[in-house]
Amino acid sequence: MLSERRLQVLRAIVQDYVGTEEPVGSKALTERHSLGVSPATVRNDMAALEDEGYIAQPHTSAGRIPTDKGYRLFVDKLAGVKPMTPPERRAIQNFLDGAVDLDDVVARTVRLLAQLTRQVAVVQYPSLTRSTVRHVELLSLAPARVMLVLITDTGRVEQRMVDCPAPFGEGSLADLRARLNSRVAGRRFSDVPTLVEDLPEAFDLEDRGTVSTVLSTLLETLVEENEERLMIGGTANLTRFGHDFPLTIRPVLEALEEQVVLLKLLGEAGDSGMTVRIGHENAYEGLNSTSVVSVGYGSGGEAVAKLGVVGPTRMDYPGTMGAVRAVARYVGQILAES
Amino acid sequence: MLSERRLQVLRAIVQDYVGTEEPVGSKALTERHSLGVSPATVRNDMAALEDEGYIAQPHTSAGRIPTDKGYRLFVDKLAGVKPMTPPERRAIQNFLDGAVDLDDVVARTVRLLAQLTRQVAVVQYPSLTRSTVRHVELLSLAPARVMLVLITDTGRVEQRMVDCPAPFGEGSLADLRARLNSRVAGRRFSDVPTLVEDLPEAFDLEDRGTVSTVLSTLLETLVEENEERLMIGGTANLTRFGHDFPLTIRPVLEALEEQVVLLKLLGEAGDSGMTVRIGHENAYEGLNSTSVVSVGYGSGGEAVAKLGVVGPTRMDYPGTMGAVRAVARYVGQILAES
DNA sequence: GGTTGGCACTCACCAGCGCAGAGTGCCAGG
DNA sequence: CCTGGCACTCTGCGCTGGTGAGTGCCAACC
Repeated sequence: MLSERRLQVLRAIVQDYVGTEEPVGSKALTERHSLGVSPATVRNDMAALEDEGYIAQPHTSAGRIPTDKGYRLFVDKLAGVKPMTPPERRAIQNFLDGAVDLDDVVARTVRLLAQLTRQVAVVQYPSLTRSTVRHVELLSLAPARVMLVLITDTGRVEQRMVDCPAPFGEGSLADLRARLNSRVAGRRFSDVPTLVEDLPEAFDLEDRGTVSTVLSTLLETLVEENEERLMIGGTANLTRFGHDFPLTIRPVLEALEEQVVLLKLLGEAGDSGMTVRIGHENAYEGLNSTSVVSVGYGSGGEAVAKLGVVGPTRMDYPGTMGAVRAVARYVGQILAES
Repeated sequence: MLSERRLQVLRAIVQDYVGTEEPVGSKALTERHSLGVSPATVRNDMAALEDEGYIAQPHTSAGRIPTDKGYRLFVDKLAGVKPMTPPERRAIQNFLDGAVDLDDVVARTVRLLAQLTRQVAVVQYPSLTRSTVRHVELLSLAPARVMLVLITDTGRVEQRMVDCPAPFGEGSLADLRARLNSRVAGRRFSDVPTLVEDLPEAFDLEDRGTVSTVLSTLLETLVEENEERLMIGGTANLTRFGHDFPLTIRPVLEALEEQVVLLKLLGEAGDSGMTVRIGHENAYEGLNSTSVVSVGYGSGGEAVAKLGVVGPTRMDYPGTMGAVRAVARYVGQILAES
């Protein structure tokens, strides 16, 4: 078990390193923080911290930098979440309030997060399966061609073309629309499959195949893999990564292009509360030198999706966590209002 | 006027520099291209080309590199568009054919372009105003709340919430929907404003305000600024920019984040045919060290939007232009089919 | 006049050197 | 257990000289 002072030393190292981006030595530490002990003592503490794997030195006779394990301890025990200041809160709210539709909400959120944290922001669209149905619309665009439109209570709209095996009989489409909505409106999307299971039976034999086609398209759009969407922004902040960034930035950009990777990343994070993945804790190799701070957001008590930021392991954790949490809270509010 | 051989020398310089990324000297030139003259002669030609501003040397006693003006001449006079090979064409078509909706088409196009050109790809969604109306749908989500859904012949779907001043009267919504569609279906979006101008007059006084509200929201979504969307991809290719890229990459990433800038960029390009903007020809400062190759695409003869790539001025112009043109052609086909 | 080989010149690049400075580990004394 | 002192280890930096690619110019040649 580490003594109180050693923890303080670790905290000081993390703070200084995050600020200066340079390995921090014992002398500089005592000068910038009033630890009440001499550099020599700090050196001993540092040696102990290094033995335990919390810090490391890039080369002999250089200062120390925190390891992933060191950041982990810092985040878990040594630092809290820095709350946003009232002006910041107001700014967030004002900025998000101007959105006209869900795309706009998500786009603004990404921008905001990127700006506040000065890092790369990732925002997932509200998951279909975890939302409730507001309305299902069927539009006949051509005799045997129907457009299916799903509208969630979070304002998300998803549409899909359906090529029917045969034209709909007179009035059947309206009939289907009415029956469908009376069954699923207000229910959760995840319950839709069971709710519509026996729907074709209510129709004449001639329409039954067509109805099934429409329903199976509906179910397809609800499959986890297809329905997830996300938006990223603030990639320009990657240039602040560090001196050696040409090497680091490449895999990160690649990871950001792979929506699958990002979705997995956010998905892995715990469902409630904020999750911080530091360096090698990230399963995806390309993100081994980054940390991911993510949190769920939702209109009610339950999370409908996640958002977060990706930045260098050397990041201001308390500030980033504060920003992420605050933004998630306000986005949730906005969604509840719409 | 430059002699034929000098043009050949310029072409050789561009080709070599694009390949090697290093300033090319007179000796290397004669070795790699059979110009039939000695290095000394080439040196004289180079001096002439430099006087004219087509090439420059980074420092005395280094080889020459093309200037923006040099690339311009190369693109205009010295190189054609390299057509895609049949296998490449098939691959493009196969890849695009799998798309399920417009979002998917655009996403796949971006991926494809980025991969083919190994550069950053930008694809604009089909412009609303330049498409024709397939259908306008009005959904009553709450007594005084209507969702407006616009569907274009290119498959684009845009939705907007409308908060009405008063609830719609019984049947009025259906009435409005019918009247609206009979007027605008099959017409161009740009004509919609005049087509619906006198529509409120057809309604009872009590509904007239509500109808106007809906219509004005409809018109708002058609305002140029709001209706443009685009998708980018292949940003990881920015890392291939060159040795000095930390400096160059930053402003480029920033530009890519600013949709307004990108839209302007694509907008400036000529409406028909391919446009190549080289280095300083780009109005936006951050893109001064990049070239933009863009072209319109559309389902019929007319372009409904543009797509293109952003890369270093030192790029393989013939190949890039070939890929951009081919992709645009196939996207147009896909859109026409849907 | 255009082309060519020769030649002197200019730099960027690289390796080697030495020096200063920051930081460490260790030890003896408080 | 803390502290000051001390020897040691590296990195980073500036300087130096050598090498080589590439140039510009010139006189000769076709």
